[in-house]
Amino acid sequence: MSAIDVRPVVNTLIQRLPPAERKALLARCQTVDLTFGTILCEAHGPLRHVHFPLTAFLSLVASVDERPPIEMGMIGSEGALGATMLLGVTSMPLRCIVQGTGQSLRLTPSALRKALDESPMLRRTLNRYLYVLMVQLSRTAACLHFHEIGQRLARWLLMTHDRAHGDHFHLTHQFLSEMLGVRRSGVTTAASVMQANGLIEYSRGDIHILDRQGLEAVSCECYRGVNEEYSRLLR
Amino acid sequence: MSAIDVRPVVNTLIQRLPPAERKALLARCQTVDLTFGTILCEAHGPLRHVHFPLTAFLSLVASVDERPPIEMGMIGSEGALGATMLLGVTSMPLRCIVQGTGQSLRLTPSALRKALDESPMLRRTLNRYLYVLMVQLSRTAACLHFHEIGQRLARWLLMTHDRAHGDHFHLTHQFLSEMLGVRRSGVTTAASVMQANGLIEYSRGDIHILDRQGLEAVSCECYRGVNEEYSRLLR
DNA sequence: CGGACTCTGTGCCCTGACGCACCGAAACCC
DNA sequence: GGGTTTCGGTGCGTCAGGGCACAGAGTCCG
Repeated sequence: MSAIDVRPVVNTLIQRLPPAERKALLARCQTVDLTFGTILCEAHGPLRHVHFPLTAFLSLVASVDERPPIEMGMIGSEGALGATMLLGVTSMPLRCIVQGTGQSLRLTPSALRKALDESPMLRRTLNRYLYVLMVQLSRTAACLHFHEIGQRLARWLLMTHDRAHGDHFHLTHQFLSEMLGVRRSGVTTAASVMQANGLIEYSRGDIHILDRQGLEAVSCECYRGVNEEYSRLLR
Repeated sequence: MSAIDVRPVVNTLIQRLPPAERKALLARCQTVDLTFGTILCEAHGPLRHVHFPLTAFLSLVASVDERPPIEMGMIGSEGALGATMLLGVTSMPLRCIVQGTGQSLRLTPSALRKALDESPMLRRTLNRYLYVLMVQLSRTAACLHFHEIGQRLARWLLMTHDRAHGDHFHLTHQFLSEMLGVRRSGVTTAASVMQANGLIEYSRGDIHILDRQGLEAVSCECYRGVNEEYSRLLR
């Protein structure tokens, strides 16, 4: 994060609120720093805080059997963790871990409940976001089953690129392989092809995105599909 | 369906309502016959009716690329189609088709809206059911990716058995292969093993469940996992 | 009764991915 | 500066499943 980064740091969902409701919600929030790897909630476990990520972004992962957790969805400044509270449960069906270090607005479940009581637009927004989350889950399910490593890696990099702030981020092949639910060497092979084609550049965990359009071309339709559904429902 | 079938035909979600609210909801419903293969709604398309299946049951399927649709979830008399209306959208992220011919209680979206206004317990129940649907989607995603045909076929048969009324139903290997997103001959192989082990019996699309416990033993944990989450949240 | 169709069993070849393992290079840490 | 750890490149054998195709048996229908 450079000192001259003047990009406005906001959360899209909060941004949609009319000024008065936005102000009221923000009054209940505190800004916190989240660091990579922190577990924000366990699958089906209690949700201690609701988060509206700013520069941070989160990963929803599922553990089955004894395998390392596999990613089902991502939450960045376009979304929120805790939309399920609209359903009267204070939990998530998936574990949520911090995938990108950065800042986030958080508030307690009870504070969110109060905010929801006061703000119809917040209810409406989180409702729709929850629907988008369902779209993301459905789409990811099909994607995991049908698409090949290369396509899925491209999709994953694009999703991360959208939520990370900058063209550069740090993640090893090992980490990627767990997110995608494949072998580490499978990632190495797919990433080598991308590097050879000038789409990315990496070394010891430092990845640079060189050609976004190129990545979009090799990624599966799932990337575009989920994004389109998001824009359709949340402007 | 035999003439001496005295099993009470009810929908579990409706059954949970206190008598007054239940009566009010039922007054808005009409009983309809659904036949196998009917498309109740397209993915992201308008939801013409809300359904509380009785003896019928439904399948949520996703189409990606040009492939035949693959199944993401099932809705029987334990659930409802249209819980997403709580999110202010009159659509589903997935196509919904009739998987088991039978009866269903249906009402229009606007009738459901009125019913929701009047019945807190209905809101609460559908809220929770929607959460269970998210659990089902997440779990299915991981299952599709990690588990083998045999395990998944067993899971599928069990889910169908729970929702069908009786130990016998009609479905070809071809149909099963599309639901599971695999080759037809892959189903044949897996089903032959089950038949050899006395778990099922089939011939030209007629399948009999012979040994439920045996099926549970060869199925993946996903079957139990989703059911447990359902009981935890909906008694 | 005969032809058309449906359903299942089976075989063949191919490929994407797995499991495992080893090695070299870079980075990190006393 | 030397040992240890981390990271990525590569290779090998194996396997589940895909694509395709054919054939036998049952079913349906004119």
